[in-house]
Amino acid sequence: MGIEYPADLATRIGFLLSRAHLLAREGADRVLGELGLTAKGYAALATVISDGPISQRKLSSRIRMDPATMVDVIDALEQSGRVVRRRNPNDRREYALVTTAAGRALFARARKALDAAERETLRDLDLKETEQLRELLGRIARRPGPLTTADVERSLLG
Amino acid sequence: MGIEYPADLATRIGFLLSRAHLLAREGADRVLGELGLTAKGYAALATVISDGPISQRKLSSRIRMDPATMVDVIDALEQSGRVVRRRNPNDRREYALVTTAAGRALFARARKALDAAERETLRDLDLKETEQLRELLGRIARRPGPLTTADVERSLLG
DNA sequence: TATTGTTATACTCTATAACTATA
DNA sequence: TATAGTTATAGAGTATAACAATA
Repeated sequence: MGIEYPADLATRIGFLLSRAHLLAREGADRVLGELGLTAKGYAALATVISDGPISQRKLSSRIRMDPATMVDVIDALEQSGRVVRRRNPNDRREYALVTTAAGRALFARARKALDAAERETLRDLDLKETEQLRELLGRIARRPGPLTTADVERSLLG
Repeated sequence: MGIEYPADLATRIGFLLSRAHLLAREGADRVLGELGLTAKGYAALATVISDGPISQRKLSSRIRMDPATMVDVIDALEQSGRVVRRRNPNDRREYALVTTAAGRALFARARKALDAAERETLRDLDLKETEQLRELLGRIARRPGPLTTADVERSLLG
């Protein structure tokens, strides 16, 4: 039957989101770490692939990450040869971030690994329930919220 | 329609959990802060009320909080007169944490405030969908996982 | 004068391990 | 010798603000 939480917490969606997020994050960190990626690096890489060429500023805004934090994330992706910092010739203040073939190959593997980790996290849900959860969470997540992530880092649990 | 995320992230449950958790946490911090409570303090208070008298060790295990972290949480609840540290006469190493009338009164108010914040977070879901989400998250959250919260504190987003 | 990206700094939060008192 | 609780410390992660280059 698994863990029994105190009654108020066991039915409180904020608490349940915190715990579910913890479990999902644990699995994601494990498989991404084996590929030399962080969760932030994965999110940035995914976005450069789908939206690039893109500036760091736009990338930060797109996935709600602080621009100062993004610097280190892109540093790591660049130093491992997965992303290249070109300059935008039309506005030389900006970068035009693009991926490399190695970056795209790594992303393909990371995506499959994350898919598997996600299936493991959701192993008690059947396919229909998984899609229901994805749809319900998506509706919440699309609501406007704070730009950055400082507040997430303190778990609701806590 | 709200925020548009890059395709891979928009359908990735780990990412959506991170964002939904952020929004829920933002609302919870706001209303709890007005009552002089933290999320951790709320969780501890709820558990002392439902399970007390209880030792700090058991309380930590029950809600998956590090015992060293729990010290400060109980300190705050005790100094504001919401919880009392009695000694367990059968094992004087342990405390027997109990609530005060003021603690229970505050908890009742905090619970209502959290309920309202949660309704706001879930305002795009109808009642049936809310219960579906609660059930699905509960099934994930009840799975055994890490004892403590270090890994949650780094958001999946990141 | 405003904006992109960078850097340095300070802050918050956590786990770890050593310590005490009790068992 | 082991356990409950405490304390101090170090580590990870973030935002803030000042800075350089460009517009």
